[in-house]
Amino acid sequence: MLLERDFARDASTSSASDEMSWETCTRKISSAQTRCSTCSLRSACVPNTLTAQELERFDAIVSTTRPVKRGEALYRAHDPFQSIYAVRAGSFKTMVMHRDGREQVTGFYLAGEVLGLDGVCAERHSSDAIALEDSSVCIMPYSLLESMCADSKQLQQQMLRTMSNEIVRESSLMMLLGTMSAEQRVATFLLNLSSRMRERGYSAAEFNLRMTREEMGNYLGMKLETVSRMFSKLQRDGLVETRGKKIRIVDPNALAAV
Amino acid sequence: MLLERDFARDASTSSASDEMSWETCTRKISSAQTRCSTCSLRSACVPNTLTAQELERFDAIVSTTRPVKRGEALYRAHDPFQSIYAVRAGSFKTMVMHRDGREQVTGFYLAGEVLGLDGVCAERHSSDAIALEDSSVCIMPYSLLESMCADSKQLQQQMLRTMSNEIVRESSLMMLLGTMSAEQRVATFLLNLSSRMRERGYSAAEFNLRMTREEMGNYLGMKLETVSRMFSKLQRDGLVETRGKKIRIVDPNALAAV
DNA sequence: CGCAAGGTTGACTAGTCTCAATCCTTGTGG
DNA sequence: CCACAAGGATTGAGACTAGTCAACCTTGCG
Repeated sequence: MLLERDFARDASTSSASDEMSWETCTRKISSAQTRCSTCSLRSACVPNTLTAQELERFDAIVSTTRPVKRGEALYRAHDPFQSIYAVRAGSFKTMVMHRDGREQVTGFYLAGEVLGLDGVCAERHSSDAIALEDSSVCIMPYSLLESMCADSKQLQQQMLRTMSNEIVRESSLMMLLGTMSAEQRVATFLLNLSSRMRERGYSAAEFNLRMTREEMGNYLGMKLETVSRMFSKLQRDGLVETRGKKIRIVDPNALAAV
Repeated sequence: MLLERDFARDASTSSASDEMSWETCTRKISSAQTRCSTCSLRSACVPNTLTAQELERFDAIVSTTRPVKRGEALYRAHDPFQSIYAVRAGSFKTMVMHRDGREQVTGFYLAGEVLGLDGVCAERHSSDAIALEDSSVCIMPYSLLESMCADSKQLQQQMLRTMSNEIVRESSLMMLLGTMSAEQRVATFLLNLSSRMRERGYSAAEFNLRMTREEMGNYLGMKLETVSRMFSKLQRDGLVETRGKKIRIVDPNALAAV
């Protein structure tokens, strides 16, 4: 069931009484289980080419985690850049804002994905990172990573690849924004999310969207009403079933062919 | 098609007579002046923090240049990734293509700028790089760069920064594609080019566009007719003067305020 | 000189946005 | 436990932006 899954990821949720348990729980996690070597997401964010020795050293670098509550910022544009982050639980959006207030969501990040690399070039972040739900991240202090890269060819390679991957990801988003119709954008977005859910061991066919229609719209370059209409259209055409934030992908092939 | 592409790789292509002079000319450049230490673009593409010794080693890595004629590909999507490139003379566009033929131009690269970083993550390029005019590049074999990075903290830092910078550049393009009107896109594009021309010591107010209206459109997410109309509108409003590929920016402030 | 490629402009159309009303879900406080 | 408030989602009608198709113009080059 979807709900069960949600609870599994995210030991706490919203309501007032759980507040404390969220804090407590996160602390527990971070002290109890902060070793990359035993983390279930390890293959997702640490190079699996590291030697046992390197892994140990890497573990030491990534010694702290940080909880970020829904709607809170992990970092903001212009914040001094100190660390990059791996999503440990929950999810984030990153966004850049224009002076006039228009915002563009530049990415959604799920468990195991790395964010914050935008800060390397100017030693300041150029985007905001906001938690879509109560989440936590592993903190990887950049200066330590940098020095370890000098010693570990594997890690250096991984860093460069991760960055390159972000470049490629952004190019395909540019393609989406520059060339696709609203319907195609939504279809592409859903398929992308779907495959990332599968990679994480969840159902690719049925999952919960963590973002609002407006956030999707800001990501896909359209208004929230248009997102909603496209969902309705895809549902009418029998490609998906939606109910609020729950989504079921009925016909992935047709979705890819939109 | 494939054949053409293959020939494009190879400097000895098409028609006879000026072929030779282009070749000869490039050879001359590449033997005479291929040292980064004396290159006028040095500050643009090499970290100026390298020691004399490191610079010498870097010079040895970047020992070859390659001419690319107008319209030819420096690399194509799916080509095995071997090197990154610094534009030595001329200019390039990079683009990603959808199966149905729609293409999105992901960047224009001027002298001193580095391209090819998209290939690091998958060891294959994910985009095409096409020369907008007869151009030449410095070839930086990635495996050599990578090993030198292990020894030179400065170079490693520069590599990571260059990548991060590309990530940031792409985010602002996403903002442009996702949130701006056609007129704003064109205005933003012109101002961006303008400041890059200034950085290179050219007039920021008056320069030649190296790309067609269609290429601009594919970059800015609109049709070539719309680009043309926006140019006409900006001219009517007295913000720019255009005549074919020549452009003069009359009122940069108004352009920024569009 | 003539052709081909690139650029401009106009008329019409399609797709997305805007504004507004209504519905649904979720969390809160009585 | 229920009622209500508030934020999020859906749907419709009309406006407007950019796309399409087509004609024509300009430029560079063989």
